[in-house]
Amino acid sequence: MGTAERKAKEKEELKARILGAAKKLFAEKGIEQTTIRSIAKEIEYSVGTVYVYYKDKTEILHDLHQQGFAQLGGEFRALFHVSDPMERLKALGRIYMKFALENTQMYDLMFNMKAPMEFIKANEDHHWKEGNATFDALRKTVQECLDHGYFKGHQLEPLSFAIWGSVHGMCSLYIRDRVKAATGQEPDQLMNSAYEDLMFMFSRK
Amino acid sequence: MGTAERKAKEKEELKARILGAAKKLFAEKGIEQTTIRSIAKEIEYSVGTVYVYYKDKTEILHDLHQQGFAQLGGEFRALFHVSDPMERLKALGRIYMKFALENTQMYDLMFNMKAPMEFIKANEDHHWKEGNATFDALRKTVQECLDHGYFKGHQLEPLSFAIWGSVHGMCSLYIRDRVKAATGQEPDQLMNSAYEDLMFMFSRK
DNA sequence: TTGTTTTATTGAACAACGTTCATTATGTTT
DNA sequence: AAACATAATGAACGTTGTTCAATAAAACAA
Repeated sequence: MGTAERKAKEKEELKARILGAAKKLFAEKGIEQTTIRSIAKEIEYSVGTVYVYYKDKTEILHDLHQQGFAQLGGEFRALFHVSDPMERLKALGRIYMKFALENTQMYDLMFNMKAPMEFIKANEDHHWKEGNATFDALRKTVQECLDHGYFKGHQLEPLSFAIWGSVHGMCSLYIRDRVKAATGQEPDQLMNSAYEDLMFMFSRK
Repeated sequence: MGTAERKAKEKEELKARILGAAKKLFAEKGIEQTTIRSIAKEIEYSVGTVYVYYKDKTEILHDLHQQGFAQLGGEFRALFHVSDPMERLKALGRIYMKFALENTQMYDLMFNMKAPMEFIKANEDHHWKEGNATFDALRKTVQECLDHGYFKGHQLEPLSFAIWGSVHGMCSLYIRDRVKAATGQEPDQLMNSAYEDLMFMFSRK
């Protein structure tokens, strides 16, 4: 029957509106200021309604973190037309860093905050498919680099993780306000120079 | 007069007890469970008393983060008897990582959480002396490495930051539960292998 | 010792948070 | 039109960090 379908669609729509409001507030004010009440106010519904569509806040944050991975994943996929693996690796890192610096709150949610992982632990089968897919893109590229004679003597898995960790670390220190505070340098400039330094070392045959 | 001195000492003592209780709860239960009320309960004082000695929670967390840096700084200083700079660099990284994995909550506070930096911004002159001192130990060692012909063509400042970021990134991903979730590997083992991989690349002349 | 003043401690009360759930409103079906 | 099902509500609960008038304790002065 048609009513059931329409209702299902309406429910989907409202859920999407909730998520949209959360995303907006999240990007604008950060997670601290993104309360359930503020989300409800944004879409002009009551607090209770939010809880009809989302069982708790971690589920909202998990959905949000998925959107972030959808975006980053898309940008990653677009880079697979770069055939030279080392060039692609550098490009992947650049895009990753750009994403982090331009979407600090979202990056923080994806790679630093505990909420999404807690949701996965509690509701899904401990399997972080978004993280896996993204890491796969890196791993695949690193494997091709190995095949082309780069990273001689290194093993795929730890090497890939080390590369991920390296870029993530700089982004993380940036987002969590440690860069300027510790180095005294202009952060954005330092980030770029440091990234070049890293990639230079990585790309030595 | 003697009473004033004694009183000052007693105040110091109680403040230290508050911090000690905070440290204990913090290490045991994590920051989420370390509430002002739980600290007050631990030392058998009322909530109000805590606020006589600490103006707010960020100040407690800042003092705690200082203790962490005192410990890490001490371990760093002990490594300066290693004369070979590259050996020392490797040792510094190892100790840093060991500290992170063995004191996850404290490391998180020192390098990830916002509270200590917010306190510094609001109360001190924007100068993160703990971070500066620690970064200096790294920078000094990196400079000696440069003097010994390592890292040819790199600049001290961005290079040092890149190295810090690399190790921090792996620790951070570990602490924030992304390692196993994304790689599917046994985390501790992966951390060690990845660290070796990094240091191998760093130490190439 | 007694009265006065200063200092230390208290815990009820506040605002804001995530969350719940009986109640109300709306829409659908018979 | 009545009966039923679904959706939306917002007051209320338990916790959080934080404040502050009231109380207790200690120090000082006579």
